[in-house]
Amino acid sequence: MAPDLYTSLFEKKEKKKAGLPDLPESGNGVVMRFAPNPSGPLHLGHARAAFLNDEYIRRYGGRYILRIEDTDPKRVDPEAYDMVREDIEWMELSISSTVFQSDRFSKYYEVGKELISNGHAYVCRCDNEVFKDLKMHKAACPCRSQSTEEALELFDQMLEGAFAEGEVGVRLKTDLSHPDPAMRDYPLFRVLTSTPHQRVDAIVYPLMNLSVAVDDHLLGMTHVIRGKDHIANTRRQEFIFRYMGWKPPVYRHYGRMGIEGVVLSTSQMRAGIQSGEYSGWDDIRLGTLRAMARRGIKPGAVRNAVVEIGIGETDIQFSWENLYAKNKEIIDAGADRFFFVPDPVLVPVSGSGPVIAEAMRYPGDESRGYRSIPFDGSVYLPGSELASGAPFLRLKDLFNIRIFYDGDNIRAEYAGDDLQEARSKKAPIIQWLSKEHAHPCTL
RNA sequence: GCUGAUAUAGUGUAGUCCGGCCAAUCAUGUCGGCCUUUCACGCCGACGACUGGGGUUCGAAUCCCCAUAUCAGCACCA
Repeated sequence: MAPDLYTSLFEKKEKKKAGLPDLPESGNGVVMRFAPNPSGPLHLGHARAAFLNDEYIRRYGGRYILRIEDTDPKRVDPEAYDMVREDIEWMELSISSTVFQSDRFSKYYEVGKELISNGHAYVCRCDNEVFKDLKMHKAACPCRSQSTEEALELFDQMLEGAFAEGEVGVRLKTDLSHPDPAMRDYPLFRVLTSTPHQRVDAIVYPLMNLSVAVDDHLLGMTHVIRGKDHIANTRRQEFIFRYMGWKPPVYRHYGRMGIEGVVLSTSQMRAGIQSGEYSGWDDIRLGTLRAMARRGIKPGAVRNAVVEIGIGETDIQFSWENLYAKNKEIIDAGADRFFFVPDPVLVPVSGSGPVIAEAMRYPGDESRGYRSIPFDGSVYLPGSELASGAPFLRLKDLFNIRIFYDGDNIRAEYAGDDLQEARSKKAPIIQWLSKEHAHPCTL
């Protein structure tokens, strides 16, 4: 008998560790990135990507690169550069360095030329509709058969401005018979002259699949976490990695996230602001981080929420309920208490001169101190309490009162200071406000 | 139309890869209780889910097929 065999039967499964799942190939630290497009302020969707990456960098160590993806001048809002920076500061991300794609066009051109030189890309002058039709039928366009010399010459002409906007593009030769039409000979570069770029003087612009693949390689990304709307792009970018002989990063794609009742689309938000429907980017009906900050949400609450949501591929509709619960964990201990009287009714109280009530700022913790509430002869009481016809009440931190109902006429009279009496009579202890000390508010 | 992905309580989430220890985890929520000169926090308890249908198997949340629903891509956007 071999006792070793016996013990192996009782090996138990690895118990899972709390929080996010481990990433493969993370042993020597990771390099990850947060790559927003500066088209507006950051919103909850951005925060998910930003915090997930941040959490993994904190877990494994490494570098966190902020990459501003401003390769489409039509989608760049000059003010967004600052807004994005502010939002990132608010999130307290552990960013190691920042790069702007608009500073890196020469690198994109270099890789573009190399792809062309190796016969992996060509300059296409077909009409869009014509190309689309050919693509859907798995057919090559005439440009695809051009020689590399010809293609390089055409690319140089593009860079020199020989072509008008919309007239040409550079396409990657992928696989025209690929079952997924989205993979077939997708574009790498375009000519764009109608909208000047804020930060770079260019005629030829890289498209995201080229610029992202180049930068993910050049900046040494080990892992990329992004939304599943990029799944197709990941597969497209893998063609570039393969053609260039680069090792691709480990990819993870999480599902789409919404939060009930708010708009997360930057373009929809912008339209709403322009039409006057929203007061600005921080309108609390929007899902921007600045709007959430106005709601009193702390960045740590958003972080904890998105980490708990994790990197699942399921589309979710998150609820404010859960986010507020996370927020309460953070702010409750630091929040002083005040009295609140819903549906207030002013009731005169006879039998007591002016006194000043002392209420603890944070019940249960005397070190937080007291606040003073002067009683001046009448108090606001909650309408629901009076509607119940309660005859005897304890005004918290003040005294007991007896209530007299005479139709709509309600008055009260002082009925002693004894808390024990109130308790023995099971009198409700209620929050109150004095007339001069109250501030109207809406919840 | 083509391609791909996802489907666990009101909400979010674990378990799915490697079927049995899952009469399904945790949080949030709702309700009740305790604590407390209110509210909250904290503590205790209750409620509440494997999308549907076939199949494989002694056994299916887990594997296979079909259906349904949702999402994404098929842009000279990111």
